[in-house]
Amino acid sequence: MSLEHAILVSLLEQPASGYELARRFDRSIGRFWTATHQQIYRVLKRMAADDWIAGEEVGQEGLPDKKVWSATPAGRAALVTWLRAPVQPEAVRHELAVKIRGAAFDDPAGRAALATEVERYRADHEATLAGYLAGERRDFPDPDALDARESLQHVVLRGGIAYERMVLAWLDDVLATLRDLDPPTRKATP
Amino acid sequence: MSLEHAILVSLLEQPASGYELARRFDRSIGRFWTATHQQIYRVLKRMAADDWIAGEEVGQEGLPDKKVWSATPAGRAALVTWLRAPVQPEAVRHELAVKIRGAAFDDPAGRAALATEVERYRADHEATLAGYLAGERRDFPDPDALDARESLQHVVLRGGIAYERMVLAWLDDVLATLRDLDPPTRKATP
DNA sequence: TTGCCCATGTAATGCGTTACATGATTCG
DNA sequence: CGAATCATGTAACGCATTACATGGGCAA
Repeated sequence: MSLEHAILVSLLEQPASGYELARRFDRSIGRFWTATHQQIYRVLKRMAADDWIAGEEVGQEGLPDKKVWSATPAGRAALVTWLRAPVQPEAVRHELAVKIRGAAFDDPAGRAALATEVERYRADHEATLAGYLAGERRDFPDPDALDARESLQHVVLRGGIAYERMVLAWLDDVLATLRDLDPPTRKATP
Repeated sequence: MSLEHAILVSLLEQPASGYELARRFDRSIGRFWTATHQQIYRVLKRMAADDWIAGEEVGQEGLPDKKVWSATPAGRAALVTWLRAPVQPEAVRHELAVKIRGAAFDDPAGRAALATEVERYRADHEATLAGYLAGERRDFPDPDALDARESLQHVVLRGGIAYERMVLAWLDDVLATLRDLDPPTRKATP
């Protein structure tokens, strides 16, 4: 898997400039594949050299010109070849899990600080979930009347929603576990 | 976040050679942080130079000598500093989601091939879940009688279990969605 | 005797991250 | 007047991946 294929999917869904692609990678596509604008410009150049994409200069009023890229037939063929190759297992990187196991080697004050961080992290994921649900209501108001492309976009979005819900439930579990380790001491309990 | 911290946690839980660390990163720690032996040896060298870990040569009968590494007080201090720093948002990379959205640009035969791949991928995750559940029964037979370290290990494992269950449910959703796109044609239905 | 496990590395390449750079327009 | 948005890049660095290398012991 490489960034190229994610870009091809995005350009097939809708042609875009490098800048617009970067914004998509901050929003919708960024749900399952991240990239910065620096990476995107580098890869676009390579893809154009390989004739996977073609660009067209577009002048704009009151804004800088931009170059709008589209996937070529060769690019689409390259995407299909990749689509039919086996799915690689995911490389997992979950920093919070490392910190939680590491908390065994910190003191109660450190674990309390971690719990605070987990709460902040939880709020982020709650906001992400709210954003997904709002996007779902906006983009898929009638889930029974979707074409193929929309159905596939919707099932991927449902995956994001399921992921965020799972994360929130697990973070509650984590917070309860941290609380049980260092129960709040009560002063002057009669 | 860096590999250093994951290694520190692992060495604090139990000192190990580079080889043994690499195996842990294939098994238990690999659930939430992956690394190859090449990375590990490189990082161990750097950590030893920084005095975060100390190594002791251990001779073995019938096996090559090995160097068993332990975290030093300085290493533990470095870990605690990192534990108390803010958690970075995760960088998401989910190849399968890209392929599913890309399937809109392939034909029914390609989508059928993708469905087959999804089934294989699903079987992998089912095996992973079974492994987690077996590990849970083995390592945490009595979840009410755990010390701090074990409680934290257990809650991380529960996160892995919740993740795998979520993935399996979502993959069923994906398979149903793919089936609905290209319903199997029936010949000679009376 | 072929291949796997233990044990530790080097080297090349490429991808991702961070910092830096430019320049116009629009909004408060 | 300063900040944000649009738009496109270059450069340096470091981490991750892949391939290659070595060498003894052990089991089918």
